[in-house]
Amino acid sequence: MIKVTLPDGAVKELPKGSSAMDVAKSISEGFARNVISAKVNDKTVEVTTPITTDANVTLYTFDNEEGKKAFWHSSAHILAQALEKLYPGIKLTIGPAIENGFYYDVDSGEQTIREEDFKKIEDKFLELAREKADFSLREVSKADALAKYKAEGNEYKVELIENLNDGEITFCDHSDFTDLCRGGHIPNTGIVKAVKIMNVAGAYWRADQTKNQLVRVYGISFPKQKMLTEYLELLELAKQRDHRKLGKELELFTFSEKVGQGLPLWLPKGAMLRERLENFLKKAQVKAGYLPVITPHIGHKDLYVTSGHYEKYGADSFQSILTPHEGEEFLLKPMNCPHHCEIYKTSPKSYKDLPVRFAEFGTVYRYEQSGELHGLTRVRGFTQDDAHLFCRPDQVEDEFMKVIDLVLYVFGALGFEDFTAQISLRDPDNKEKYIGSDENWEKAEQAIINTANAKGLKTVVETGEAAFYGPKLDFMVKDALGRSWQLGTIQVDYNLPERFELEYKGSDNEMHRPVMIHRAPFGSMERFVAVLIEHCGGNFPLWLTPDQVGILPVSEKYNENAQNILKLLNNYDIRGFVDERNEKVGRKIRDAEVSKVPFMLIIGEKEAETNIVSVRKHGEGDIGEFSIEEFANIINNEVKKDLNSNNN
RNA sequence: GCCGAUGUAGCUCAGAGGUAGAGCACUUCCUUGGUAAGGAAGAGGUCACGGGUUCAAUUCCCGUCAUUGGCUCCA
Repeated sequence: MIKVTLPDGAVKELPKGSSAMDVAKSISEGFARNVISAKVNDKTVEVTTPITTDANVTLYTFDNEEGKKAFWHSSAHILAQALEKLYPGIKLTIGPAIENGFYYDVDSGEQTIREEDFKKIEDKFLELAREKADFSLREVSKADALAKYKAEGNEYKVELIENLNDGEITFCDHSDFTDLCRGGHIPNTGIVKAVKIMNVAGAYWRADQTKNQLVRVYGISFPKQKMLTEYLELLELAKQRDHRKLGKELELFTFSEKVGQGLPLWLPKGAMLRERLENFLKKAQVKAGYLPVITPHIGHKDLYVTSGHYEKYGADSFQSILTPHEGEEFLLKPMNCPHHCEIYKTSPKSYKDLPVRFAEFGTVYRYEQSGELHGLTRVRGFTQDDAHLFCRPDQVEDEFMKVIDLVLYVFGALGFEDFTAQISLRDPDNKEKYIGSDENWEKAEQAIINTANAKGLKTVVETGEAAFYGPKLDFMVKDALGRSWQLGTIQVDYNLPERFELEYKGSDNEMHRPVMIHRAPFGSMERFVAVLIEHCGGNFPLWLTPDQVGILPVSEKYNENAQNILKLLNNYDIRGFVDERNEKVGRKIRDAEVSKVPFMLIIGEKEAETNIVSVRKHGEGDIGEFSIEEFANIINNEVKKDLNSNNN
């Protein structure tokens, strides 16, 4: 007999060699039917693997992340089997579970897999799933494993196996299908009841651009058809929040082929919204001791040679702008920091002057690969809410803390609660990608880790994600479709001060080198607005929204009254519009609702005679009658609340 | 940049080897109305652009540009 300890502390005694499934059955038959995956002593196993010693056992159903992982990973095997049958001769590579579903990468040779084939693949998949074939794992020797795939001519699997050791190589069988796999499967294929092939895309072998491009087939599967339907409905809803769709509908921004790809055009409503965001941050920055500076959109090439940007990105940037006669080379500004360094140098600095904080909404231009451009989130011309803090080494941590506070204030005011603070460090195996001394890098990395921890941020560490001149703390937020974007960023930099020979005179009367902190709470105004649109689904906070109130006269007779009311509201700093069209109120209400106007005032005979307005709230309907002053207070109180709720 | 898909009216989309359609928006007229679409008429398109095949191409083929799902990249 063996003792099995469950996560809740309960201990079960079972015969030696019982499996995780036996443990589940000992709890209840009904529960066992839903168990699809298990861990024994924290190691993922098959639910049928015999347990030979006392152990901690955790059982998973599709409701657990671990269960989903096993379910989707197993689904990838079925997908591979289906693809092998439909496209004979393809070479299988890898097929992991991902956040939503799974994919399988294949080398399809001359054959192409197209969207029109998805139905065919799904049908074959379900046909195979219905066989209810058991998954089983068996260990094979390295020699045997290599022999199988060499015989098949599958160089990808051979490469994978060559990196494994004898004793850790297992094959997974189900039905007539065998795949190299380390395990963690559901009991049998029949548990998968619904599948959807989501898309097909190219993907490089081992994520390496210089290697072969494979065909990646994405899918998602569920134990119930209804769950798939619900998932697809949820996806449809998410698409309604897409900033590209809402940006067009709400007339915030557009693009023009004639202007060029990746170069956004802000329409009046979008531009005003963005200005409000900028003013909001400018105000906070004045309080925090920042000094505004303004720099031009181009700079001499030598500036970027000095900063190191030219060497690193010069070849993949917009190319030089030349003066017509002298042939002098200028570059479109890809970064604001070199300009700010030059501003620092205009006057000698004493240790008493530091920190100096230069802030600028600086527009920069970067050549992004055409395949990378995406709505407002990835563009070629964008504005950073950039600032550079020049401080003494002993001030770095304190300044860094204050910047984190500012970022949190900005995020809080806009309702971003769900973000991850990503600490991006240098890749120690690829030091040639970075500039600066080991000592400075270590200092900078330590400063970031210390301050992030001190602030209690939810962090992840990414090695190799640092900028070439220094490590970063990036604030990552997901868009409507679950893609992660970097918004705010804070970077510690010991390198540019050296390259630009920045100095200050210390209390010891010697010259010292300041440390730079680069920071941008929004990151890029374009990307921030994009993610904000998706975050609120186009229903902006009242202080930001393009029109706070739509005034809807019941008939054209009251247009003038409506205009007068608008003027009165304008005096309270409230913005809006009068819908003067020759339409019925019902129609005006509908259009205002669709365009997400937060408040509507219905103006008819009654309102024209009194000083009362009839108020409707977006998404809620009629909320009653108020005097104009009362209504103005409702709006202004809400605005105040939004802006001060996180002010500390 | 690479792999796949897409490009038809301002917007959302149908269509077919024989010269282009709907709804909404727009213009004009009627209607002057009380909480999510009042009625009528009209105007609007080099079917992304450039080649090729064909008696004939918006439709088929090739290229370019743009958009898009991924991959790679991201100061």
